[in-house]
Amino acid sequence: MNKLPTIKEIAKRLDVSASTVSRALHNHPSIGWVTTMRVHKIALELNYIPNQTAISFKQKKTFTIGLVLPRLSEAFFAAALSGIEDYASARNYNVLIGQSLDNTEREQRIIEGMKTHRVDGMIVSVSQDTDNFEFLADLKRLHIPIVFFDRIPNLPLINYAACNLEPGIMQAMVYLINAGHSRIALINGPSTLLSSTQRLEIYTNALRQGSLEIVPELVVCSDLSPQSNHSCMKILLDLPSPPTAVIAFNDYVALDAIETAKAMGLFINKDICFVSFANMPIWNYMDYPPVASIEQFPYKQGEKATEILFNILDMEFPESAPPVQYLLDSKMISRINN
Amino acid sequence: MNKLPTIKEIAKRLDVSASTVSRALHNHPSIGWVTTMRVHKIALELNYIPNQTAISFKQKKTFTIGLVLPRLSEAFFAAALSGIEDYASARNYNVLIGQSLDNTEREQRIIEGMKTHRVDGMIVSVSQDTDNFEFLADLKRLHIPIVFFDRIPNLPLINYAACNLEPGIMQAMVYLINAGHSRIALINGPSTLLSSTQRLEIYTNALRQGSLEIVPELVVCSDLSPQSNHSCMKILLDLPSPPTAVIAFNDYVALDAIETAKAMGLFINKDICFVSFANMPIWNYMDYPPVASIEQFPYKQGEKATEILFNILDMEFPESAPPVQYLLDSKMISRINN
DNA sequence: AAAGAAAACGCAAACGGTTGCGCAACTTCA
DNA sequence: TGAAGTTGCGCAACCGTTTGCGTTTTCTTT
Repeated sequence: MNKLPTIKEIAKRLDVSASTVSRALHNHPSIGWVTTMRVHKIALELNYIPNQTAISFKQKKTFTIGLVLPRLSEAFFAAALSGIEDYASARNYNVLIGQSLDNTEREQRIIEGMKTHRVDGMIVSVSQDTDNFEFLADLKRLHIPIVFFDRIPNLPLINYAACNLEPGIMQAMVYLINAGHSRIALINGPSTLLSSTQRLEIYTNALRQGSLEIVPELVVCSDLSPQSNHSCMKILLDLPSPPTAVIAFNDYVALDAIETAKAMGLFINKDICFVSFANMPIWNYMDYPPVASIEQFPYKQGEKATEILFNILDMEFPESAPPVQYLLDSKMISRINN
Repeated sequence: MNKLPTIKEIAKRLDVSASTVSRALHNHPSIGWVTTMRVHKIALELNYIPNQTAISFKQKKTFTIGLVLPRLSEAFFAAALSGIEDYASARNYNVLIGQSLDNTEREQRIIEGMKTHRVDGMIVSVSQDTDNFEFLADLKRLHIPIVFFDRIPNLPLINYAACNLEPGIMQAMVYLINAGHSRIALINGPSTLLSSTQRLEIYTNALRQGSLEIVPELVVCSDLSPQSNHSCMKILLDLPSPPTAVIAFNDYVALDAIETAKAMGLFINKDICFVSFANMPIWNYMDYPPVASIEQFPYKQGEKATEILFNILDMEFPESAPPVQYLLDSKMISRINN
């Protein structure tokens, strides 16, 4: 069995030292032009493939970033991963991936693995009920910078790229109010999620600004399962005076809610209309889409998070830099063309 | 700056040798019970985090598998990744990911990177027009086993997990023929894809078995862009006698085709009906879904591909094993409940 | 009590590549 | 011609962990 060619092997064949070969392969100026050429030539001939494990070991740098997110089956996260992978690969970095499935223990295990793997940096969208952030201390010890994205923990001094929901929600509320809606419901997510409390707060502010009454019954919380989504919608429709518009936590909630409404004999965009988040592409093909969707630019969020991470990796003294917190403005996308 | 604790550090503190610590940490039987305990104790105290780069380097094993696929924005591949990641993480393996975006050069670069990274194995769904498989030779030299999945190249002696389209398509064709359709069209994908020729072949066979005329005009090829999808459908509908049923290459093609049909005033599932592939979950929410979708079980395909890969990794002499070729039967999922 | 076996641990090399430093050979300039 | 500078390359240590083998100590057995 012929062994893989190493730098030493090349060195032996050319009767030079390993260090010369190493430098030649990197086109180091201290190596003569002729030698450099000769090295490159037989490296090609032998089909030399550098051993990254050796390099990573020596350099204490793996050229790998770790990505942890809840699940890839959600189009939102798949799009974010896309942005992250694009950016990273343009910088010749690899992406190590793990999905937490919104399971804290699983998340811990994944992060643990990435620590021992010595990734150069991490991008994390935390799982729903993560409240233990001790791993941050370890990451600091290992000098592994971390950037949160989308699902960001409520902590100071962290780097993150997230979406500012305010513009989108405000635009949507104004849009609905201008269209004459006065009973606007909110199907919110679990209160453990920061984004849930944000949605509620902005929703309430919008009502206030629109001089509309704040009706507690019009706000319900789903655990985001289809069953829960359906029952939330049913609760709303069973109210003495049901809403004429509904803001859904995300597209999947909206889908279920719309289904429920249709099943109860309502006409979408006539008796009742919907606004949802995430703006998945597929809406374009649907017959009864929400009147508006609040775009959160997952691809861009992912890209931005990666950019922040690489900026940190490029710094000389990353520890002493202030945290970078990037907020991307959400935007309401209206589907009613006029 | 306090250095990270290493095995040597632990050894020093306990006044034993590094080898003892290493063995103790792995609960090697040749180390006494007391020493083993002491080592574990202070490893915990110092919060020792093993350096995987050193381990990988020494053991020539990275506990990482490389995954290359066209794009994650397609639900199909995201689901497959999900299955792969689940399986791999259960075996304490990491997944390194790269999307080729159906770009051959990009694909080559990604594979190149994974080679230098010395992944333990690879799972690949090749990009559309990959016809250069020289990288297989390199992988053999590096002893990196590779399992193809879904998009498999037309080569002998390769491992793969794919979907057998025949059962699904046959069921769909029988279904359509029994429903009285005699002009069944096929919007196929690029002829470079193996799965395109497969679809065509099975489609033709089904027509023959159903004693239906094979009309060349009823088969068109899309490059899978929305524009191409639309124009394909338009060509079909502009025929002197247009089809009453259409088999679409995949769900995205079906979406576009349905849109075109609606735009041209046809009533879906009445004037014309559709069958498509991949069976994306969202169909359940649509008002005019295809009458049937051919499920290809991406999650399961991914899982199976990973299982095959790990079986190879577990073998003592992987080189001498025959290739494993797994075909998962597709299945028609009817959406007309009766 | 001596010899053999077993248990517990240390030594040192090895994995492949990088890099600071040193050294020779050659060039340049006074 | 000799000193100083430049160019091109080699030496050797090092990164953290694993592992074959040797050594020491302790336990058995007769």
